[in-house]
Amino acid sequence: MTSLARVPRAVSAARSREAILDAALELFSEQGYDQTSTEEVAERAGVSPRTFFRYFPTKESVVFYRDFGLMRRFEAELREQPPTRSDFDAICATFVSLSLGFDELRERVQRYRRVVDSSSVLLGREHLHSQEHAQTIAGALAHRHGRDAPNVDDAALGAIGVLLYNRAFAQWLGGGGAVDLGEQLGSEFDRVRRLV
Amino acid sequence: MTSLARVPRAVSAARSREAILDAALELFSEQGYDQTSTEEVAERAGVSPRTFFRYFPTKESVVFYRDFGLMRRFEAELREQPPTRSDFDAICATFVSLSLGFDELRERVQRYRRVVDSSSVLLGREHLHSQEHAQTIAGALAHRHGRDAPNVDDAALGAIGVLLYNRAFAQWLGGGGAVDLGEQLGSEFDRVRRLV
DNA sequence: TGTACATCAGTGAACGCGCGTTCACTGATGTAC
DNA sequence: TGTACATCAGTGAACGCGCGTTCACTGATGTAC
Repeated sequence: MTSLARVPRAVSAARSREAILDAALELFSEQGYDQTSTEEVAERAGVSPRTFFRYFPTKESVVFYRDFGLMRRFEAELREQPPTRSDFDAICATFVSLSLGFDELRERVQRYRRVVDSSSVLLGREHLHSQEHAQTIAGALAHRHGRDAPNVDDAALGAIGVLLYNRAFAQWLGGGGAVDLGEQLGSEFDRVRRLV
Repeated sequence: MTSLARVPRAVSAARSREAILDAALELFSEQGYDQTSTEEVAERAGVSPRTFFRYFPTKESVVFYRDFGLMRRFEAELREQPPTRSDFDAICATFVSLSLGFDELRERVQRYRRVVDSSSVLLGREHLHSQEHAQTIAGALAHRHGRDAPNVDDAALGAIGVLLYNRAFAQWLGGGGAVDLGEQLGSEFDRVRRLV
């Protein structure tokens, strides 16, 4: 005669949402996003197929529900950089400080990566996100120089910044925990300095 | 009493395929890829819905059917570059010579761009293509230095090369025909040299 | 503390839509003789 | 040049699958009194 506990509605809802999120990311990363149906996810989460769509408007939205929200702090963090630094160096340093404490998230991010890489729809969405990030950087650089809109140089640096960040990130994820994200960022930016 | 002409099978087939390709790219670029059904395409092409799948295994395959095939010539063209040039400069010069005569294709490529930009599935696929291109460049660089496999520097240069090429390309497409693709490439590569 | 009603989590069933497949057929073109 | 058969472009009809929506309901939790 257990389970006489009165469970608040908000708690039930949160549990279901979490269960769906967990089940989805697990299955997506095991079998691939396209090879997994929402019905399968619901089953593993222990809810009815219909309930999936009660919490998530689309299948895709589960994947991007957790926003690591790195870029929201970009502008503020860039402002901390000494004005003597070049834009390129400042971007690098900003990324480094934004990435502090990321090591704890490695496992989760790794799963997220596998999921996104498993489907071109998701890759496409992520590509759009990357473009937004590039614009965020460009905008922050514009402010850094007292302009109100980014110019072509800012845009180019934004795009390169994102590219290098993604490369460093990938190597960090693939490195079996041996590498530090901050150092990896430094070495990617250095590499470019050396090669161009 | 016309149309008594005996039409060779191969010709009928080619006509249908072309009609579907044309109709598809037209509709996709007007309404967006996701907002256009294969049935609509078939109708505009003047064939039955079923016939679409006779010529194209998937809806997506229509979009990527015409391969402008730029990268197939990359390795050969890079070999023409004097060894005194840095890898970065050599990549730029290679792109410039690969892009000669592209101006005639502007209209067609512009439509292709609109189509791809209209859907995240397509953006995702294109992203995968870009990664292949980056690897092609990396491989070519490795050969340039007598290595049999690309190292990390090669890979980074491949990624940056593709990025800059895409940026130059976008500006060429957006420039209303006023800019030259070769010059645009030069100025993008220069910009990076200056900014890092 | 108890009663009456409102709200909301969870579900079932049925449906629309679009991609892609399968089966079976027609009629024109190709080819062997 | 003509006949007999093989091939293949084109189609119709029906289907499976998965995403997402709509309608209508149950039963537990929340709240006003």
